[in-house]
Amino acid sequence: METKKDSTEDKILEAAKNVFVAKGMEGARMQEIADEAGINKALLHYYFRSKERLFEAIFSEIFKFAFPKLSRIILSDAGIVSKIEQFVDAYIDILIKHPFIPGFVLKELNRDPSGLFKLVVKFGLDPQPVFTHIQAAMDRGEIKPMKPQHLVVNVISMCIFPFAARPIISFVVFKDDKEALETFYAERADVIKKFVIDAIVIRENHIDTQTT
Amino acid sequence: METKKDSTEDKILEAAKNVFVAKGMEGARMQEIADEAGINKALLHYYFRSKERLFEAIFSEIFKFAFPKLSRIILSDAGIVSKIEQFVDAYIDILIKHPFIPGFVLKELNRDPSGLFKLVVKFGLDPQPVFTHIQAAMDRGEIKPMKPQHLVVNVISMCIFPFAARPIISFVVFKDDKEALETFYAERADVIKKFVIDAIVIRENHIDTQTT
DNA sequence: CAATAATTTAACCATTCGGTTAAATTATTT
DNA sequence: AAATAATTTAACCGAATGGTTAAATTATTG
Repeated sequence: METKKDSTEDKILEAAKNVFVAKGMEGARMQEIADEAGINKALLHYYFRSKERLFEAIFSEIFKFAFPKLSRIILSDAGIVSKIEQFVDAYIDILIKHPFIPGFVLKELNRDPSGLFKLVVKFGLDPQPVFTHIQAAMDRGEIKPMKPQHLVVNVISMCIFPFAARPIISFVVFKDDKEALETFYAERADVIKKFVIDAIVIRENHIDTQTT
Repeated sequence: METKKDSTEDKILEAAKNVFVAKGMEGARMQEIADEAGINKALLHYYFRSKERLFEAIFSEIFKFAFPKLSRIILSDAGIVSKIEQFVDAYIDILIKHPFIPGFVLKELNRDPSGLFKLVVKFGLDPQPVFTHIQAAMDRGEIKPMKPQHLVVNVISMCIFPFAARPIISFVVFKDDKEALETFYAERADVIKKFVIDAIVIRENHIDTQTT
């Protein structure tokens, strides 16, 4: 029974994902992908004509995999606080399951952003509705005033960065104590949610006068 | 009068820094470094025997450049809130002046962390005093309880990530509007400081005017 | 001036890597 | 069984790249 999981094409895609994510487009070797897939280089090119095609397939797949779940949350009609909570939960959940994605994406982003841009356009990703939604909540006095762009960047930063910087965090902060590191990541969602809410929610008995 | 700035060695180091930071260790080409320095490849190897040696020199220089300023702040005896404010100000200031460093460091971190680890050890970087200091402030009831590691990672995430993800932020959030992007980065320090303080400071029930 | 160091030129080597090709072999399908 | 598709083997090509070398040239210095 190897209808899907063990088909050669899927073995290649799986192997390519591992190698690309671990080494990036430039660092990945076609020979290594072939080895990891348990086939040879000729067959690799027999299925995917070039490295670039294979890479695009993987890159797009990774993006496609994470995007819809987050998009649904972002575009829902939940309140802003609830929406942020759902977003953080879903995002961290994805990242814990695929902790190498941030490093991979950032690497490729700084190498050649055009691929990511194409995907962004292709998926019609547009943050404007989010900004508008946040602004409306601010206008209603639910959360403190700040440029929505900063709020969004803050949340995303706290979600992604710890995974992108995983090796150095592991080494410097946790002295390579794996268990402590895993615990840390498992706590991230709750920590970020509380942190953000404490930072932005306006509490009733307190009139806050801030100057920007 | 070209005592320092125009010496061949410095021209090479300057060129190498530009190329390495822009393309990373693997993407950088010795020929390109030589071209950028206005010399030829033979002379490049005449000064720095190998690519690896040149890279280590640059990598170490970049680290050395940012570390002392931040270290002084971290190890000072200022209060925790003031310390965070100073740290964010200094960090963002460095990053605005050298916006490509985060992308470069993360790239190399995910390619081969050993170089960074060596530097961390060499500089004696140890976050334990910071954690202890934060914990003490929590015990005194100045800031809300949370694992110091999370607080530190939150602050650093919000500082670094926007620079590491600069291309995608520019494209998605600001539609490549350079002016808006620069404004955004110029606002980061104040935004982060306020965000963090609002998130962690325990306020006496109402009378409170925070100043920066 | 003479000796030494800095720099250029240009060819070259070894290796790596993406990609191709041709032929043979094995598995699948009709 | 015949035809077709999948897979292997193994050699090869061309380009890029890090690095070397030798010889000549120019600048610096003692």
